[in-house]
Amino acid sequence: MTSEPNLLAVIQRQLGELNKSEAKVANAILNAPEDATRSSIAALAAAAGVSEPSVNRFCKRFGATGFPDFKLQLATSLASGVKYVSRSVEFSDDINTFPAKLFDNAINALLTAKDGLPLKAIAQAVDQIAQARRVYFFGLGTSAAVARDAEHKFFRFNVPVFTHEDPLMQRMLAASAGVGDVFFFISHTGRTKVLVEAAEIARQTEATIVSLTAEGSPLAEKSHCCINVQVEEDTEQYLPMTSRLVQLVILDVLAAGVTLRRGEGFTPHLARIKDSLKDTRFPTS
Amino acid sequence: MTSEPNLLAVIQRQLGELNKSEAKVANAILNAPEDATRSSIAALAAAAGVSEPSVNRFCKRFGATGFPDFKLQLATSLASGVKYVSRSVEFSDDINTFPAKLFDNAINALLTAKDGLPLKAIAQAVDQIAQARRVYFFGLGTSAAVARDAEHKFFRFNVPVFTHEDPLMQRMLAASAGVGDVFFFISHTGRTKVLVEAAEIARQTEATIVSLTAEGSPLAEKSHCCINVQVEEDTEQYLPMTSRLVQLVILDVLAAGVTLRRGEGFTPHLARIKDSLKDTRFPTS
DNA sequence: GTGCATTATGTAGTAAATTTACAAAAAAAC
DNA sequence: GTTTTTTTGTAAATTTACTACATAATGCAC
Repeated sequence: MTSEPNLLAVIQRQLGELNKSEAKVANAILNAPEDATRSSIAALAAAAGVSEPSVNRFCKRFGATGFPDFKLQLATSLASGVKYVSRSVEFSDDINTFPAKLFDNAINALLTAKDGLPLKAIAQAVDQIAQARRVYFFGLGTSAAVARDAEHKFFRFNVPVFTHEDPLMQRMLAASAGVGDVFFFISHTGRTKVLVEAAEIARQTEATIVSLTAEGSPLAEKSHCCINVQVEEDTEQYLPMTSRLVQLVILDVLAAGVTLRRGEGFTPHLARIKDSLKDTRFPTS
Repeated sequence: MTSEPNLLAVIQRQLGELNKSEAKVANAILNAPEDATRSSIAALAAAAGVSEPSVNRFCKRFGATGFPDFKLQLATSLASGVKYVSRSVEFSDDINTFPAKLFDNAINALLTAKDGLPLKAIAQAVDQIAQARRVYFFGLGTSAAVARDAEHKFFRFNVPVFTHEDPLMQRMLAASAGVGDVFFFISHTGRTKVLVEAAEIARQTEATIVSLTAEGSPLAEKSHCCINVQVEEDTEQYLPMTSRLVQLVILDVLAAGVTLRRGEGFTPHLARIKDSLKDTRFPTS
């Protein structure tokens, strides 16, 4: 019983794969979702211009047991307050609107990414990292911060992790790579020249190239394993926001994957790392 | 259409003023509110040990037009309140389950945070940053990566931004602060000694202390303006994940706030920064 | 306490809504 | 152009919710 947090987004996304009358129902619901939660099946069927059983079939297609159950899920989804279209911030926005918009966008990006997770690539990447002799996380700009975050996460697994923001260091380290080394490149566009060049250099060694980037990009093509993320970044926004969040969560996923790989016996090790911080904090009152 | 934010609380409150069978219905609903939203009127009547019209009268008493409408309101109320339970990763999880769990947790954290956004503090922080002569972002551990990310965001506003991960640098910079300097401290716990000490030092100057941390923590107490985030981090997880995401989105919110402050005339400046990266990328095919 | 009035609750019937089974129509494949 | 498959609608069956009314319970006066 996975109650979808954003049913409208799911409907929107599947719109293309629906047949004619189901699409009519979908549009009727997307146009007036609030109304749909209060309508009877007859009313909705009339609004969509289809028969009642068509509406019923539509509901079942989206995982509901029937029309009432669907209405319930829809109402729940609407109540959670996430709007399904990404909402750009306008200059007319004030403190009451724009923070919520940004949160909605972030939530939406995660929802979308969750639906299209490249599980195979993720499993591969976990394998590579778990066995690696050394792992280098390379990114530039915003992705450098993501790489830094990855370092903070992965050192916990006794894997020697390295991060460098300097492209020259990245090149040199790539050139000196060998078997067992994993180069993990992070880039939203996958087109940053110096990063792609570093990947190219690393590729000529025995090292493994893993990348977290856009599908079909130059960087993806240089990689043995590419975790491609689908996020349509609002390019008008000037600040990349959502892609970075998705990248971070995917790195969390990879870290969790490695933990699971290490097995239950590994938890004391993680606990010891955590405990090491105890004396750096003021005790909780 | 006053959709009560917390219908269950209203029912609870009026429990004393209800007559016998209505009270039975109330208890049945309070005991299993989720079930109630999925039950038919007959099922709920049976569960409460009363007749169907009693349930119907109960619904009308609480402002609904009938049973279906009541169920809708209840579902809405439940959805906006408790949200979803966070799901911890187990060692028995495989690639098909744990990535989705982590995404769900992340989404949840953002949903929860969105509901409890401290808008006043955010507005204050935007004011401070927008007018600042210099802004220092200080964090340690995972929060250092967040601070680094903040630097990448805020330099775009012509505000001199600085980040330092070295606690000694943080202390010294704090000591040398003056009017117009903003110290922005990032810490999930708000109890990291060296960071709190740096805040204390900065507090003795004319600088403004802003913090993104837990309410009531030692760090929060040293701050002129504290943006407190409510995230219950799964402490068994050993890796802090969700709090960091929320911090990042809040920094996005602050950045957006500063952009809005700068006004429409500022967009060319942002566009110029973006364009400066054009030649570093391979063109889109 | 008894009878009357008022309120509370349940019964039964009715209307409405939803679902199922099946048939007609449309689309796709051969 | 026919057959097969898929899609859609019709009509009947079933479930669900509501209304009107009857009965039971409660409160109050005497």
